[in-house]
Amino acid sequence: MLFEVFKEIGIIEQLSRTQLEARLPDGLIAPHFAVLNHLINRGDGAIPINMARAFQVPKTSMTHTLKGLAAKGYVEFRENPIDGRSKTVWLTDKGRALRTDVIAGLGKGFAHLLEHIDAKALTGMLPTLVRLREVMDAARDEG
Amino acid sequence: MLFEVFKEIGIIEQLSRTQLEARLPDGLIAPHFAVLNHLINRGDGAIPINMARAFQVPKTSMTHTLKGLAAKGYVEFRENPIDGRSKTVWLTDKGRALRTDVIAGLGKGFAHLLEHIDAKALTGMLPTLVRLREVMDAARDEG
DNA sequence: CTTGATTGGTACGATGTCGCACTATATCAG
DNA sequence: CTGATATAGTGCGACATCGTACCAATCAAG
Repeated sequence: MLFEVFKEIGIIEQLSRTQLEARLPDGLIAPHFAVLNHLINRGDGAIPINMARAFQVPKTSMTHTLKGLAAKGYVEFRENPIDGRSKTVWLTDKGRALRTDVIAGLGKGFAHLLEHIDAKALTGMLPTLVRLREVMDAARDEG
Repeated sequence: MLFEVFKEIGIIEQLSRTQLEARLPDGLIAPHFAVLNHLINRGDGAIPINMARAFQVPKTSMTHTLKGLAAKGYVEFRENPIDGRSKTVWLTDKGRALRTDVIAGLGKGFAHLLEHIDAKALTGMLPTLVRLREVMDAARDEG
């Protein structure tokens, strides 16, 4: 039963990722969008290693993702005046515009979903999902 | 709000995949386990292209996954007496044993979860998750 | 200050995902 | 039966993920 929950979550993740990536330009994929979104939510000037930790990916993966975004002009690097080892990451106007457009596009997809599912049932899951994520996150540290 | 639901689902998928893969031997990863599980649930002798469709992955990816499982002795191929273009895939005893062991190991992880979350809240999400998956699946075909 | 340990970042290699192109077999139209 | 089309599978190349090793900057102990 619990097993089924994770199975469904895995499938939904795959489907939603596919939907998202269909709306992204060029060679951008989900992690690129996640970074743009993170920079909007948490503010510009983030440090790569902190984003790697937030996303729980290796720092090498974050380097690669940021390199892709920078090469296409969606973010830019500036030096970190506090710590010479690290950079800071800043959205460009192009990056902001893309994120806005994609969010708007996803809204249409959501509207379609809500024609077929009760919105309250969906958002009603949110507290349990958050709780589940928190517990799993804690268990990860414990071992 | 809906956006948050997908975000949490994405994180939970990542955490659960990491948990699963920590229990897999050798170079096996989540898709390998998914195949073993599928063969138990749906029965031996499946045809690769059908599994690719079931998992909604390209057939090249399924070829690669099956090659890995076969190389390590968890599945074996036999010819398809009905259709000379395709193979059939069969679990070995080793494959069955691995799947059993991993399921048992995951049970322990679930037990830990249930100490911190209400089981009813978790399984209560299942119908909505299934519905959500079905609607997204249908939307995929429509466009 | 000096020196050893720590930390942020990246190059590189191994492996995974997947689109394209190709082969072999099957199916369908006539 | 024959030729055109469709389908199952795989080799290959492009790109993603991530562990290891390494460099440069920082920090900590004395």
